[in-house]
Amino acid sequence: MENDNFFQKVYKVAKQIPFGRVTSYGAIAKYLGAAKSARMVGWAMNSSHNMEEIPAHRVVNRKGLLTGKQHFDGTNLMQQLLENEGIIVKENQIQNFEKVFWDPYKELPVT
DNA sequence: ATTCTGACGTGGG
DNA sequence: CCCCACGCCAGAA
Repeated sequence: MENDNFFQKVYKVAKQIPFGRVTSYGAIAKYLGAAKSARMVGWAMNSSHNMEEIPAHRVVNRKGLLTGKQHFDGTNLMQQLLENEGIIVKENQIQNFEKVFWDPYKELPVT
């Protein structure tokens, strides 16, 4: 498992995001022990479009803002997917972000 | 090799 | 909360 690339680890965590919950790039990065490399998490998501089915729409920045929605097929596809899970999104901003936020560092076992 | 950019985060004001 | 500067690291030109 330690042999997995950073990207693979990101995908692994992303897949474990519960339905109707979201997390941030930094949270994943911190869980992977690379809190300072939150940008790489986003970069991994960028590659994920061609990889396995990653719920990238459940990953937003620390403010709960859908910063990466523009990277989806449609301009509002990301919001559509989130709302489909019961998450309220307004102006690219997740409402009740604190409630739907899912912290892997807190929920997943530390490896 | 060098420079810039980017789905980010933190700290200071 | 906003704005600004810096750090971080992988990839593209």
